Amino acid sequence: MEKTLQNTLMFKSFNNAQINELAKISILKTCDPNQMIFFDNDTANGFYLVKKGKVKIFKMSEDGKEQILHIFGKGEPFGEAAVFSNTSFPANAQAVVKSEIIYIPQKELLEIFKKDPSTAMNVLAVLSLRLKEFTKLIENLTLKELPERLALYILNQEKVQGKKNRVILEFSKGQLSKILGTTQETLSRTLGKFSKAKIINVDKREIIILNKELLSDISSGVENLKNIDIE
Amino acid sequence: MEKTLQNTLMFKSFNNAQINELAKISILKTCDPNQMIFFDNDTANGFYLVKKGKVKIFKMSEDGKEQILHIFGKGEPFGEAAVFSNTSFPANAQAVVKSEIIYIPQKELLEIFKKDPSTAMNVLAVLSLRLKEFTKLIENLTLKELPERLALYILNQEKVQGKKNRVILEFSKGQLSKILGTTQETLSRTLGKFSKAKIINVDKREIIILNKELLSDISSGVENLKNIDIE
DNA sequence: ATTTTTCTTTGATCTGAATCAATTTTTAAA
DNA sequence: TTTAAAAATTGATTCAGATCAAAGAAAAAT
Repeated sequence: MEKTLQNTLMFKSFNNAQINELAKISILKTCDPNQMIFFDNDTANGFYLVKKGKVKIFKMSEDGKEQILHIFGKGEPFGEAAVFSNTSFPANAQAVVKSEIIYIPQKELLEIFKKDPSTAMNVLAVLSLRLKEFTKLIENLTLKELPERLALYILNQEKVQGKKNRVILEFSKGQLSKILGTTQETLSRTLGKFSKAKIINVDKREIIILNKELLSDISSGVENLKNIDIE
Repeated sequence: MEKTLQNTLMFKSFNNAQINELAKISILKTCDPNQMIFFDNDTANGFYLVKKGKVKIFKMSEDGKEQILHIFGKGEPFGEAAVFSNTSFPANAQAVVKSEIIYIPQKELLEIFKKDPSTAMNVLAVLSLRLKEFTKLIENLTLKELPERLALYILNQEKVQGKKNRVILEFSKGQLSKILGTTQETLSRTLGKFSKAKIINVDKREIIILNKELLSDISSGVENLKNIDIE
């Protein structure tokens, strides 16, 4: 657990003594796939860190439609904003796969901050980055069409995964559709169009980029799927 | 200026000496209506506080479509996230009306925080709340339809403005449409439908709520505009 | 292996909202 | 005032993407 704590952006500046103290108040939890961690509007008495696995943060509408805000992996904190504004969780959290998470109770955490307030600056950085990501998400969802968002996603994943022209989808297409703010069917069709236009090749969860030029143009809105010959 | 600084959520815990010190490094700027304050992606060397007037934060697409993320008024800080994550501004900022803003340079601010790190906690609260608002915005834009969003907006404004069943729109309908994530035309039509259904009465910028029950049901998705007799 | 369950694709249709275009109304300026 | 400019409305049409429905493919369980 100490190692996980040390490797977070939030606590990276902690020395061994601090990490140990933090570890003492932290609680390790194991989550089955699809297990809910907290619900939208739950009172927040602490926050979490992903030690292993994947946790999705999402909003849900009355009629069951779901928008994923973020999927967090190893080392990433979630639910932290609620702790510092002393409010309830602003969304749902659910384990995507079997996961281990570290729970850090609010009360003890605030005492640590009181003792060593400079660490609050680390958290500021985390929250700022999160805010920036949300800004991007809003931009994507409201100002870009699906082919653009999908192209962006694929190109970004290629960069993150580091294999040239090759992306392995980290989630099911159903999950991905909810990240991209669309439905399974529409995502399937759009992937189909990309394939027909020989921009990518999709085989199960593997995507091979065949025409990065064009994919890139679509991602920036320069090129439009409907201008491209598909037959 | 000292008074404005003192009345912010960010610096409310500062004592007189601290406020004076802050005031010394702050720079007052006057903005004409529509004057740009910063652009998306500009390097951030400081952040701002609204002393007077209104400032909108927005994203813009290639083809000129605009999504407003927030409109800030008196006492509210903006552009602060970029300072703490040491990145560029994540969106554009523009004065809506003639405004006065206070600019606080990053370097000096960070020194203040170094001297008195507990004040960083205030900023944490501000960022957390902002994050929560964005979560709400994403939810509204992706999981709710326009009539729902509009009803929510009207009811929320009624609460904020404190006049029973009466709302004065604080922005032009063009601006409002961009807050609600739609177009002028569609907003006009939806307001028209609300009026025809005798839910509200619109006269220029004044809205009178005639049927709060129904407006409330629409805002929660319980009731749907198309189920309502309009003739 | 074979069954069951879950995920994905494909087709047909529908719909909320955007776009294009033209007025009309309101506000500001001369 | 009258005129000019900006904001808002209204109509006609288009369109991206959702929904409904069914079949097909993978993955998991027995």
